[in-house]
Amino acid sequence: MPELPEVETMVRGLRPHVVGKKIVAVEILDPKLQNMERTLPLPITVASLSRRGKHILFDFGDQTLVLHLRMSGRVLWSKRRPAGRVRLSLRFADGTVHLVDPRRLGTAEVVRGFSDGLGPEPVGDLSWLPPVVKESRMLIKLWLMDQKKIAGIGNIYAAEILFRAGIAPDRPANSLSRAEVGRLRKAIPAVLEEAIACCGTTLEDGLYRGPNGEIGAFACELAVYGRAGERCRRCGSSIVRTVLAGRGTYACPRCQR
DNA sequence: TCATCCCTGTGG
DNA sequence: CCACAGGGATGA
Repeated sequence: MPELPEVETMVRGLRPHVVGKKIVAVEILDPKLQNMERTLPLPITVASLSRRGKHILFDFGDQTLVLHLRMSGRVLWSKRRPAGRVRLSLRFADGTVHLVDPRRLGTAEVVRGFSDGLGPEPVGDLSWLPPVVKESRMLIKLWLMDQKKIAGIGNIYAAEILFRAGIAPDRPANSLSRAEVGRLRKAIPAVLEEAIACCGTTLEDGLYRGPNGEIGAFACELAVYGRAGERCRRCGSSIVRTVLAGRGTYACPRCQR
């Protein structure tokens, strides 16, 4: 579920509660997570909390707790155990971080040194992007969602970025013109930064919330995602849903070529 | 580059 | 009942 803006929202919301604070107890409530190989020596102080792609990193200095929320996970801060399927709890003196994950696809592991195969972050300077995109024969939407190419973009934001750039999702990456790659390069950080400013996207199911219960207001800004059959806000055409690599794919057939 | 699987929940 | 869901590893 959560993509970069949602994970970023969770990390920002959690930071003041956990950085410099001690975890006094860890509770693993889902046997699937027993492969949190190493056990943390408790109590242990959180040196910093950060995001890399869609991963959440609790840094303890020599060890790192890495969470990945996959489709349905979220983290929240509360004094008491929340409703829903809690899989992991990190208890601090004045509250607890809960990993809630109804589909149980999320992962948690303790590692020494987080070495990932992730591509660069999709914010900031993207001058590296045009040459790399022009080299790939992947469909552009799948390229955007490939974490090894660029880290943090998922199904919602791939659709929104491509709408913003005016590019059809099923175009091979190496078929994009110079101008199109230029628009893509600008659209990626623009869409993600707007979404972060909105605290992400809470869909109608309400599954995603920020760690303190915030609603992700970017749902109101979605131009194409989840809008099959509705009017394009720019040209009035009907938004079309297709399937690419098994994922629902939304686009305006007129604005995106 | 794909289908499939991992899981569970929801909605048609 | 079946289709589908903010992700990603795997194997053909």
